Amino acid sequence: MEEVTIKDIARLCGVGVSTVSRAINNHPDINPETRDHILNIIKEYNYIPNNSARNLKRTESKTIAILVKAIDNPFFSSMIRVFEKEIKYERFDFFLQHIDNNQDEIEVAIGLAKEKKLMGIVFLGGFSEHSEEALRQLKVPFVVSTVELDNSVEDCLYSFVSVDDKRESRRLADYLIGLGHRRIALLSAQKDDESIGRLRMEGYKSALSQHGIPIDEDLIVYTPKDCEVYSRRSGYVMMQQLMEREKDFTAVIAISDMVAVGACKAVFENGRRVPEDYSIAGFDGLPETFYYEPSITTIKQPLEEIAESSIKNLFYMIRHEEKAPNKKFEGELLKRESTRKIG
Amino acid sequence: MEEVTIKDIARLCGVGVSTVSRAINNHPDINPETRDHILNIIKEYNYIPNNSARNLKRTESKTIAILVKAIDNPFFSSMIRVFEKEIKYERFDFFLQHIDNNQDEIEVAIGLAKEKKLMGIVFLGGFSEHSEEALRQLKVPFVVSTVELDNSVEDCLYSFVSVDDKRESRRLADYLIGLGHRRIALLSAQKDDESIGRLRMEGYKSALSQHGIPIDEDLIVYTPKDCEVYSRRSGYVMMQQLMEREKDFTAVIAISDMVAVGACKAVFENGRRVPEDYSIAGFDGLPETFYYEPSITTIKQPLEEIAESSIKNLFYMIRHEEKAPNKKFEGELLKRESTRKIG
DNA sequence: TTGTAGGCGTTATCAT
DNA sequence: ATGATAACGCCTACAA
Repeated sequence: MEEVTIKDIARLCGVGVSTVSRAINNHPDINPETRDHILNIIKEYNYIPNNSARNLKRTESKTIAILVKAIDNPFFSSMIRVFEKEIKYERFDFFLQHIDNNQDEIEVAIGLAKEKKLMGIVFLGGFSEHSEEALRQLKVPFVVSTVELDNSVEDCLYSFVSVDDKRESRRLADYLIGLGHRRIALLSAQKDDESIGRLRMEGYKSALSQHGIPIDEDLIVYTPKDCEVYSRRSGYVMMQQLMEREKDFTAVIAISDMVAVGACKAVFENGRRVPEDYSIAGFDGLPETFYYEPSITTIKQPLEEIAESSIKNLFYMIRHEEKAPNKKFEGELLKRESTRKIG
Repeated sequence: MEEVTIKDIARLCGVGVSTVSRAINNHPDINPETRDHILNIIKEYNYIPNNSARNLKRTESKTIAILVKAIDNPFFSSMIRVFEKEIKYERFDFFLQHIDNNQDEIEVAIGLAKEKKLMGIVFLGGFSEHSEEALRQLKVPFVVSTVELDNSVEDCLYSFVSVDDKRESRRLADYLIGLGHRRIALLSAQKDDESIGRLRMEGYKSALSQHGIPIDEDLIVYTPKDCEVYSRRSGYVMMQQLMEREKDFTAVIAISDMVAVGACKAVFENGRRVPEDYSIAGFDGLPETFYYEPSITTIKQPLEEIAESSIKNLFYMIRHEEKAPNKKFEGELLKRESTRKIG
C-alpha cells in the first residue's frame, strides 16, 4: 500500500513539506514558480492529500454538510441545486450525506461536526424532537429545511424554514368547500404522527369547523403501520378502505401528492372516476401531479425559496453568531383537473 | 471550543488513554468493571471520538462507501435497503454519499478511499468512461451497479452488475411488434449518448430489423439539450415534437418510465388517448407506472437482485482479492394497459 | 489488565 | 519565500 504522502512530494521536489502544503492550499507567500513545479509533480504522481489528516489538524474548514433523511424524497433535487449554488457563491465547500431512519440525526451531526470541522449544517427531509441537551451539544449553526418544529432552545444557533403546513392545508380544504363539497375525507399520516402529518390534519379540521361542517372521524383514514408514510401505496390502501366503508363523501384530501396518486388509482380500479365521482387533492406540488391524468390539484411548496432562505439563514448564523428567525412561506394552490365543483 | 478528547476521559477516569481506547473499541483485554465505568463517564461527558483521528491512525476500517450519482433517481431507495442489509450482515459499516454531476466519481472515490481507509465502493446511478490510469489509482475493489460498461482493465478489482439493456429493449420492441405494431417510434436519450441510451436504442433497432421493419429515422426523437435526460419533461417535449411531425405511427417506446409518463401526458393534452391512439411503453419498472392511468407497459429491472449481486461481488473481491465476473440480469416484461393489440 | 510513548499525514508556528 | 518542528486526537506496540 505505497501511498504517496506530502513528504514524498516534498522530497521529490527538493523542498520542505510546508512549502508543499502552501502550494496545495493556495497560500499567498510562496514563489509562483516553485508552486507550479510542485503542482506538476503532484499531478504526475497522482498525489491526493489525506483528508483525515487535514481535518484533524485544521481549525476551520469552510465546509457545510447537508444531511438528508429519506433519500427517495422527490423534493430534494431542486433544493439541493439551490444549496449548491449559494454555498459555492460563498466560496464554501459542501457535501451531502444520507441519514437512514434508525440513525439519530443529531448524533450523526455532532460526530461530523467534529470530524470535518464543519461551519454549518442543513437538515433536509425530516427532523425529530430532540432533547435540549442533545441540541446544545451541536455547537455548529444549523438550519432545518422543510420542517417546522421549534422547541426553542436558548443560546443554540438554529433556524427552521418551511411552509406553514397548517395554514396551507386549511386553504386547500377551504377551496374544496368553496367548490361545494361538504363531505371531505382525509387520507392522513400515521395515527401517532406528531409532525407535518398532524399540522396538515389540524388545517383540515380547522377549515371544516370554520364552515360549520362537523368532523366525521369515519372520513379520516390513517396510514396503516405496514405502509410507508407518504407513499403511493399508502394512498392506494387508504382509499380502498375508505370506499369499502360505504360512507358518503365527494372529495378527498391526501396528506401528500404521492398519497393522492395512490388514491386516484384505487378509484380507477374501482371503476369510478376522478373528479366525476370523487374530487381528489394532494399536497406538495410535485411534478408527478402535473403529469398525472387527470392532473392533480395540490398545494405547491416553494422549494427553491425555502432552500434559499434556509441557506441564507445558515450563513447569517455563521457570520453573526446569532440565531436567525424561523421562517414560514406561503404555498401556492394549484387548481387542476382532479377536483371539480359540485352541487 | 472545549472539545472533550480521549485524554480528558482518561484523566476523568483515572486511567490511561489506551484503556479508554480499549473500552471504546470493545477490545477483549479490559476489565469489564473499568470498561463500564469508562463508558459511563463517556456518556456523561458526551464524548464522541474524532473520526479524523481514528481514520488517520487506522490501517483498515471495515467500511464501504456507496457513491450515488443523481440523487433524485427513483431506483435507489429499494437498492439501498438491500445494500444496507447485506453490509450489516457482514458486520461492516457503510455510508452513502452523493456525487454531483460535475464531480469526477473516480477522483472522489480515490480521495474517500484514502480518507476513510475504505474496503470497497459501490457506484450507483451512473458511471462514465474512465482512463485506465484513473481506474488503476483506485486500489480498492468496487462494483458498478445498474450500469454495464466494462472497459476491462487488468489487475484492478471491479465488477459491473446490471440488466442487459439491449436485450430487454429488444424484447420490449418484439412485444409491440407481436401486438401488430409496425410503425414504432422511439423517444431516445440525447443524440451523443454512449451509455444506456445507446444500448436501448440498439435493442430497438435490432428488433425492427429482425422483423424486416425498416428503421425510419423520423420516428426516432432525441432528448433536446435543454431537457434533463430520462425526465418526464423530456418525454413530454419529445412526444409533442413527434406528433407535430404528422408521421404515421401507432406505438412509442420511451427510453425510460419517466419519459413514458411525459409522453402520455402530451398525448392527452393533444386530445388523444392511450392506448387507443398510441400504445406507449416505458423501461425500468418504477412504481409510478403501476399507479399511472392507464398503467404503463414496461420492462422491470430486478433492482433487488442487482443490488444483492452487486454487494456479493464486492465482498467476493474484498475477500479473495480477485475480480468478480460482471453479471447481467433478465428484466421482466410487465404487460399493462398502455399498450394494445392492433390490426 | 493496564499505562507509556511513538506515529498516522497534515497544517500552523516560528525561525531563518 | 522557505524549512524544521510541534501539535491535532487517536490507536497500538511494548513494557510493566
